Amino acid sequence: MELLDFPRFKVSCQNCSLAELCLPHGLNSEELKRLDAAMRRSRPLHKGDCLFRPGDPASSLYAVRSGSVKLFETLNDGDQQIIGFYLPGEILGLDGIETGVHRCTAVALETSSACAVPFPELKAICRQIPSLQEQMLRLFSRELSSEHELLLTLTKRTAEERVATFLASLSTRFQRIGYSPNEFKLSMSREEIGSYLGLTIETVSRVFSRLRDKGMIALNRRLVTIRDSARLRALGNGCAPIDPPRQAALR
Amino acid sequence: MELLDFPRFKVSCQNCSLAELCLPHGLNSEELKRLDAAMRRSRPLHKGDCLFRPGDPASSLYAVRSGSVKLFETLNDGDQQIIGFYLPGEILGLDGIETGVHRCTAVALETSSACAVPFPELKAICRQIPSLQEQMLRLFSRELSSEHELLLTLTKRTAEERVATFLASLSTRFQRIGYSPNEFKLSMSREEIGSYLGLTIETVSRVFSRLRDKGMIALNRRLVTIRDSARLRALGNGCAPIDPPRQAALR
DNA sequence: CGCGTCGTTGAAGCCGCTCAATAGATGTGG
DNA sequence: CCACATCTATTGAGCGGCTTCAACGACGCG
Repeated sequence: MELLDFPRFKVSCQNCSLAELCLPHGLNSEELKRLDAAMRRSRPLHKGDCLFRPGDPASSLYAVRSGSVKLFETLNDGDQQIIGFYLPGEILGLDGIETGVHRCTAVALETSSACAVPFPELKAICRQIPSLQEQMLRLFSRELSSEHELLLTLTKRTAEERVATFLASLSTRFQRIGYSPNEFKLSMSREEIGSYLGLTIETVSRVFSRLRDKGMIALNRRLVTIRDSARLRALGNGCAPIDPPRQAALR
Repeated sequence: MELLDFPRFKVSCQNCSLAELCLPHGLNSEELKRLDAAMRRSRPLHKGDCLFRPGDPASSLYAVRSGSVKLFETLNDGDQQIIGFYLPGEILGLDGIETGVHRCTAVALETSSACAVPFPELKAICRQIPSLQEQMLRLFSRELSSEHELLLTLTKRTAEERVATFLASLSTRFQRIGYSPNEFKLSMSREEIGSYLGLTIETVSRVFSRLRDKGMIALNRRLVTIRDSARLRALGNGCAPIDPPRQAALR
């Protein structure tokens, strides 16, 4: 694991295909330039490279540009509690703002790249560009919502439902960034999936095999092919939150 | 469950004992007045009254002023997934910003009161008062951190460890707002605790009894007395995150 | 080829769940 | 004021899903 600096490369949000999913969402070209001026791009991250680790000052917000990143806490018994996996266009670094110091570690799961915006600049720009301020709030809110979804998975769902939910989520997110929703390579190990879902590595492996035997997926090591997306999603949504009504419920 | 309006009462953050824990943290008296002008206080909430429910526009940030509030999602099978419990000085309403509509319900667990800041005003003030902007970021970040802590509880800890963690957390939070850390009344039912911790009501009850038999707590219905705080916390921290080092780890 | 890592599969055990009965607290109406 | 219903909490018995422990196979890399 190696720490990286973020020199200014000549890459801009303006020609980034992920811009609409990412921080720049909703900005006009004038505002985009302002954000771009503060943005730093990392040189390529190799597998195992750190974006940040415990004790680092929480100085920047990071956006994954390519590849994937895992976020985890290290426990006193030495092993990792995975908090989340981040794909291109997804944002991390929001935690640790409170104390100013990171508690978590963010590590590239494969060859990846990321963008960083230093908080001082980001805060200053947010004060001047309301739509960026809005987008920041949305991103925070989305992060909270996805953690609520994970809570639900951990408290109410069985091992099979958890893994199904996990695969369905990956499928949706790959599709959003233009990859195939039905065939993708997992960049994380069974152990990392298990940590994330509150299961042991053996259970994850067994459940994968069971989903394969039921014809929902095909497996070749880390390559996953979704054969029956509908059934997979139905399995994961055994206990889903109800959709909020259009208006406040009447009584 | 009944919805409430938030008329302007003559109560201000300036003479609120919770100000330092709450949104106004770090503001000078000039800035405080500005925030106060936007702030609305609710008339007393009775047990079961809603701050918001699914489908309501996510229009305000809420701060609990007295009493306690539970936040939950409603599942398609009808029961609730508790997301969190909020005590005086704690903030809720951050979720739902992304879509503009609440997915969760916030309900008073006992006679309570709350303050509300409409988002449009809040955003405008944040642009003008950097220290309020900072505090908003800190609150968001704190919310994320506490959810990470909950993830850890759900994935790695046993029933006994979960309940111990829960009681220790309540103890700390009661102390922070000037209540006794060693004797408090639970405003939530065993079922609500179970939902929050991913356990059944029977398991929660059994664990309470076991902690009592071990001499760590005393129980009288919902009145909890902590008899051995150190042992209780040690039990909960069986697998805690390591404290981040002062500086970045060297390699 | 040998070694280490990662993933799969099997067997046994345990923790928490399910089902069930009971008691205590609270509220209601006669 | 008491009988009764209802809700919450406690406790027991049995079961099942996931974990633990263990062995083995499949790659990848030196």
